[in-house]
Amino acid sequence: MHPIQTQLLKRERQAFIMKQINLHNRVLSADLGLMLNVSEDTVRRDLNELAEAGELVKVHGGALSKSYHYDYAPSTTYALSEKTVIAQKAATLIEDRMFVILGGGTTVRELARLLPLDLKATFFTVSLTTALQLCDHPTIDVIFLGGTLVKNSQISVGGEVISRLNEIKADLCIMGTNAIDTECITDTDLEAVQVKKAMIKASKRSAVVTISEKLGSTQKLQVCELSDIDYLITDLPADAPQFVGYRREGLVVL
Amino acid sequence: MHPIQTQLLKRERQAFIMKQINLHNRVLSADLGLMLNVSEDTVRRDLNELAEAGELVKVHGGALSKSYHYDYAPSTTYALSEKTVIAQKAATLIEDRMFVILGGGTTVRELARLLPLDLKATFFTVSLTTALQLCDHPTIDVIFLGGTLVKNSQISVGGEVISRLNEIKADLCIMGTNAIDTECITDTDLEAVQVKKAMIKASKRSAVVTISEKLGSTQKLQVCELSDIDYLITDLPADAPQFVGYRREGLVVL
DNA sequence: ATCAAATCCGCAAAAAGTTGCACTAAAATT
DNA sequence: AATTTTAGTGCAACTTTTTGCGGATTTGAT
Repeated sequence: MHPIQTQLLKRERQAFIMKQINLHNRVLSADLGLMLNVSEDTVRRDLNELAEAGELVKVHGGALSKSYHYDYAPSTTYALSEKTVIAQKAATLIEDRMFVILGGGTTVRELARLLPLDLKATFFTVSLTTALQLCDHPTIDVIFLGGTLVKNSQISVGGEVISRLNEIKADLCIMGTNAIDTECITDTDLEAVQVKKAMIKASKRSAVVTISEKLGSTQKLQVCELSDIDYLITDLPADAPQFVGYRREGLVVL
Repeated sequence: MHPIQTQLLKRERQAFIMKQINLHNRVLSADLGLMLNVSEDTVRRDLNELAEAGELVKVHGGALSKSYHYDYAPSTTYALSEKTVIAQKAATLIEDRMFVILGGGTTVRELARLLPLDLKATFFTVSLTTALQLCDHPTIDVIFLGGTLVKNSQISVGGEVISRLNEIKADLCIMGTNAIDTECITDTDLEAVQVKKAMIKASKRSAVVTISEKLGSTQKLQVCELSDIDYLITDLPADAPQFVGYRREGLVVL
C-alpha cells in the first residue's frame, strides 16, 4: 500500500479510488488520504461525489463496493403487493432489542426488506435469501443458523440447525407456510418441518405470515396446531369473513 | 520535459498537445504552457477547442485522454472475464467425492457457477452468495457454516464458525483474498481473517484465487504466509514474469 | 454512559478558469 | 500599396473550483 508520487487530477483520483474499491471491495478514507497524498477531507469529498453518482456506497470511515449489495428483484415475486401488506403488519410486532427468528420464503424476505431503518434488534435465520436481505439493514445483527442446505428452498436444515435452535430463546418467530387450515399448519418437506418446529419451540411467540390464497389448504406434514401460534398475518383485514373457524383463544389475527 | 524553442502555429501546438495526451494519458495546463512557451490562457483555449472536437476530455487543471475515460461502474462484476479464467483453472482441482471448503468473493462465486454439472462432491462455505450459487448445482451437497454475519462481505464469522471448521477435515480449500505479495496473504477484516485461518487449517491443501491486479498489494492483517498455501491461481499464464518472487517449494502456480 | 475517531461546516488561500480588451501580424480588400 | 479585416495572443481583473484546516458535532465502540 504505497503512496502515489505524482499529484493527481481530481478525476484521476476518483478513478484510482474506484479501482481500489473494485479490487478490495472496501476502502478507508485514512488509507486513501495517505496513498493519494491528499487530506482526508478531500478523500471524503471525492467519496461523497462518487456515492452521489451511485458508483459506491459510502460508510463511516470509508466506502464499500456497490456490487456487494444484494439486488432485490421484486418483479419475480408472486403476489408482491399482498406480501408487502403482510410484511408491513408483521413489522409492527418487532420492537427494539428483540431477538427474532425468521424463516424463508418471499413474504418473510419482503418483511426483512421493510424493516424500519432505525430498528435495533437481533435476527436469526436459516434462509440464505432472508439473510442476504437482512445484510442490507444498517443497524441490526444477523446470525445465520448453518447446516445442510436444501437447494430449492435455500434454507439450512438438519440436526445442527435443530440443536442450535434448542439453545436459543427468542422473543418472536416469524415464518411463512405452505398450507394452513382451521386445524393446523402443514408443509411438504420433512426436514423443513422439523426446523420450523424447532423455531416455534425456541420462541416465546410465533407468527405465521401467508397470503390469503393459502387459507384452507393442507399438506401432508404437520408443523403445529393452529393454537400453537400467536399471530396469523395475511393480506386480509383482521375482521374478514374468511377467518371464520380460525379465531380462537390466544391467536391474534392481523 | 524541455521547452520548445521555436514558436509554433496553433495547429502544430494542438498536434503537440494530442501527442502528449496519447503518450501520457494526461496533461497539465501549466506544463504545456512551459513546454510550448505560450501563456496558460492559450493552452486552455487549445484544450477547449480539442475538447469541443472530442479529441480529449478537459478537466480542472489540464486534460485527460479520451480512452482514459474511467468507465467505472462495472454494473456486473469487476474483471469478470479474468475471474472466469481463474475459476476454470480452479475447477480442475476439484474431483468427485472431495470435501471442499469455499470462501466468499466474486471469484469464488464464479467458480461455484462453473462447477461441472456432473460433479459429485461436498462443499462447505461461510459465504451467503457462494452458498446461493452452489444451490443451483444439481448433484453436490452444500453445508453452510453458520454464525454472525458480516454485512459488507456477507460471510459468517465468529467462534461458532471457527469451532465447526475445527471439526472438519477437508481435501481442499479455495478462497479469494484482498491482497497478496511475495511474503504473505493479507486482509482487512479481523473476523474474516480468523475464519480464513481456520479454513486453511481444516484443509489438506489450500488454494488462493486472485486477479493478477492484486499481486503485490498488502493489507493490515495477515492470513498466512505464502508458503502455507499449495496453489496460487490467477488470470496469468503459469510462466508469467509477474510471479518472480512468488515461486517456492510446494507452491503450484496455475 | 464515555471517549476517540470520523464527519460536517465554514472559511480562507491557492490554483485554475473566464472574460474583455488591447496589441500584433497576417490576410483580404480596395 | 494602402487600408481594412480578422485571427491569434497575452494581460489584467474577476469568478469559480479545489483544497486544507480549526472547531463543532455526530457516530461507533467500549
